This record gives sequence, C-alpha cells and structure tokens, in this order.
Amino acid sequence: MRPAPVACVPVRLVIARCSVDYGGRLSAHLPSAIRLILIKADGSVAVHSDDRAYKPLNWMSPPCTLIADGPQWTVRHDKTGDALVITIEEILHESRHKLGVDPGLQKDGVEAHLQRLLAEQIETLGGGFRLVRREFPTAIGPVDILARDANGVAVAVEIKRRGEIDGVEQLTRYLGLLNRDPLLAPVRGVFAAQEIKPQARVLAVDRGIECLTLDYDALRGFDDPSTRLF
Amino acid sequence: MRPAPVACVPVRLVIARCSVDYGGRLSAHLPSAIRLILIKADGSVAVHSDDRAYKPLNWMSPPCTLIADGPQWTVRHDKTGDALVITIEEILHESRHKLGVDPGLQKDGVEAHLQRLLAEQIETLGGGFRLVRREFPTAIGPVDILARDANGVAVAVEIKRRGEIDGVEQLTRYLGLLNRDPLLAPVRGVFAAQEIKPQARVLAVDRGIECLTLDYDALRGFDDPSTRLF
DNA sequence: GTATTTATTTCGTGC
DNA sequence: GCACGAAGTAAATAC
Repeated sequence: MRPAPVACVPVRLVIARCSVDYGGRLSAHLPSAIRLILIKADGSVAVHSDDRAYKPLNWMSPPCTLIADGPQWTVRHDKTGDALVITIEEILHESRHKLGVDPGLQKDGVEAHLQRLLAEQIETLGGGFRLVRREFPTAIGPVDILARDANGVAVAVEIKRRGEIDGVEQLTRYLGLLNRDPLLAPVRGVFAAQEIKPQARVLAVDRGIECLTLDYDALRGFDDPSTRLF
Repeated sequence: MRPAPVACVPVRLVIARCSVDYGGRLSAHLPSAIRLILIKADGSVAVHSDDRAYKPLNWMSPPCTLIADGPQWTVRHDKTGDALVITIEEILHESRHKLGVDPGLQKDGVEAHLQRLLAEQIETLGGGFRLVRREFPTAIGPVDILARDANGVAVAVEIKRRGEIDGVEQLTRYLGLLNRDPLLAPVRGVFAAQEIKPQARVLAVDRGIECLTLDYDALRGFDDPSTRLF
C-alpha cells in the first residue's frame, strides 16, 4: 500500500533557470537551463525539460525532504541519503495547486475488459449460451457473469487475467451460495482466465469447475469496434 | 537520436478537473478528479496526480498529435493509433512557458564507466596485468574486458554494477567460446561488480570463475575529484 | 516478508 | 532502422 498523499499540501509548479547535481547510485549533472520543477504532495521532486516524454531529466522519489537554503534547494532521500541539489538562478513562474486525492487508474486490459468481452461473446462458453447478467449480485459479492447454457442450466463464471487458486476458492464460495437458490440450482461453474496455473486447474477440476482459457486477442477481434471508444 | 524539441513551442501546464480514457495495448480509465496535465514541446502529454513520484497516471509518448474538440482532448499516437482521451470539466489553471533546448544530462557511474575505470586501472585485477582490449568481440557478443595476467594468460572480465547469476552465465558462455580459440586458451574468468550476490558468487566459484568486488570510489579516486560535487 | 517477473517499460548502443 | 541490454529501473506478483 502506497502512503496516502497529504491532500492539504498542494502540488507546486516552478519554472526556473537552474542547474542540477545528483549524487546517489550514480553521479549526474545538469548544466544551467530553463526547466520545469514539479514538486508533488508526496514529496517527490522532478526536473523536466520539454522533451523526453514523461521522464524527468532528474528526480528524487519519496520519501525525501526538500530543504531550500536561499537559491540552493537540496532534496535528500530520507533513507538512502541520495541527494538532488537544484541551484536556482531565476524563477520565471511559480504556482501551487490543490489536487486532492486521486481515485487512481482503472486498468482494464485486465479483468473488467475480459468480462465485458466475454459477456458480449457469451457463446465463447458454448453454443446456445445466453447471458443473464454481468456482476450478478450475491450476499458475498457479485459474480462476474451469470449465464444459462443451451439446456437452460445456470452457469456462474469467474474471470481472472491469471487464474490462480484463490480465484477458484472465490468461485467455489459463489457456487455454494448460488446453489442454495432453487431458482438457480444446479449451477455450473466456469473458471475463465487468460492463463490458468496448473494448481488452480487441478483444484477447479477436482471441484467440478470447468476451466476456460481466454484468448484476449481473439475476443477483441470479434468485438464490434463501432461500440467502443477506441 | 531523439528528435530535437521544437523550441518555439512552449511547455504547457494545465490544472483541470478531468477524466481520462486510454486505449492502446490495454484499456484504462481515470475517473474525474483534479489533475496536472503536462504538454511538452515534444508533443507528449502526461496526466499527473500529486503522488506516485515522477510517473504520470497516464500519458502519450511522441510522436503523437493533440486535437482539442471543445472539452474533449484527444491525443493520438501517430504510428500505433493508441489514443488518450481527456475530458475536461473545468480548467483551474493554465500557463505556457518557453524552456528552450536542454543541454541534457551528464551521467556518470554506470557499467560503461566502471568498465572504463577498470580498463584504465587494469592492475586492479593483479600485478603485471595488461589490457588487451575493451569490448573484445566474440560470436555471441563482446566480452567487457580481455586482458593478460603477469604470466601472459588470457583473462576475460565481465563487469556489472550488481553481480547476479545471469552475469555469471553470460561470462560462462564467453569463456566456453574463448577457450576454443587456441591463441587464447586457457582463459581465466573474472566476474567484477560493485556488489556480488551470494548465489552468483557460489555459482562463479563453482565454475572456477574469480570474483572481484569493485570499489567505485577507490577506482574513481584516481580521477580528479575537484571537478565533482559528490 | 523477500525474490522473481513484468512494463503502454524507457533509453541507450552496436550493428 | 532494428536487435539487444541496462535502468538511480519501478511496480506487480510468486513464494
């Protein structure tokens, strides 16, 4: 778990003519030039030129402490002692902005996207399959996909990018619960993942759960591109 | 060679409430929040929260093109077609700044530097050692240093900052090849690194490879320290 | 917790 | 231009 950013400390943007020295695992020097200095609420300091994409010319990662002694700003790593020394010659712009806590990135090449693709192409599970719903609610959390097979039998699908034992355990818990519902029981279980670990497969088969290896590219190929943002 | 930044295009700093979608090798989504959008002269766009150090939440690397259609900013990669869609809800700050061309980072202390220092001070390996050449070519790649010891026996040196097992494997392959050459065989092997992992050391010794821990500061001591900050 | 593998890796170097 | 290795790799995952 990454430490929560201190929301009351604003991000600080400084445009300045400066030179920079770094001493740590390596030594490095930046001659004088106008650069962007980005000081984040997490304490990190990054010195950017207007090229090399998102990567700074030099930086210090948290946990670190910035001490400004006149025009000499020293950023020292709290643990390793690595130091970044920024010598400010002229400040051309400075502003501070409160960003607040970020909800963070939702990566989707992962489970959620696989879930959507599989729901759209439910017959990947077998001919005659029909989707009941995604995120089918249960008392212990939502099942990724609930479907009915060609015979009308309920099928609970747990989707993972990489199928491991805990995913099988999770699906087992859902199946135990769903099978208590007379409107659903008996419920088949399908464990679907891009890659299923041998141990997980053994456990699944032992519990009567079927395994399905998902071909992400193939699923994406059948996708209707007109319905997507990209 | 990276394309020269277009100096007349200023870096652009935007603080905005926005949501972001990315579609490329993976799909990703950022829910609405206040973030820093950094648009550099090289065309790159980076969306930062005020944590996770220098790494943006999401970004697009050059060469790419930003097209602003009202509040929807689409950054499309010119070659792969990957797209970053930033939906702007509110702009809280915007400024542009001309940085000019950056003289760039002068690095010091990586493998290449260790190699140079050791080649210059080849007697670190033992009295009477002579350098044959750096980057001595073989069919499977160049050996970092080839030398002769005081008895004229060939010595192949593999240099790493951190000595791990794969470095020993690499040197082993070189030695196997070099020892087939009657002009060189028998060839001694030396595995030199600032830090050698115990497993790597055991493997090296087992294969008759000598280990040498490099003292970077001592090697550098022969260098003129007055020109350095650290 | 440590060790190993991945990455929208990025970045440099040699061919 | 492409293949390969290194990175102040960092971050996620296996054990």
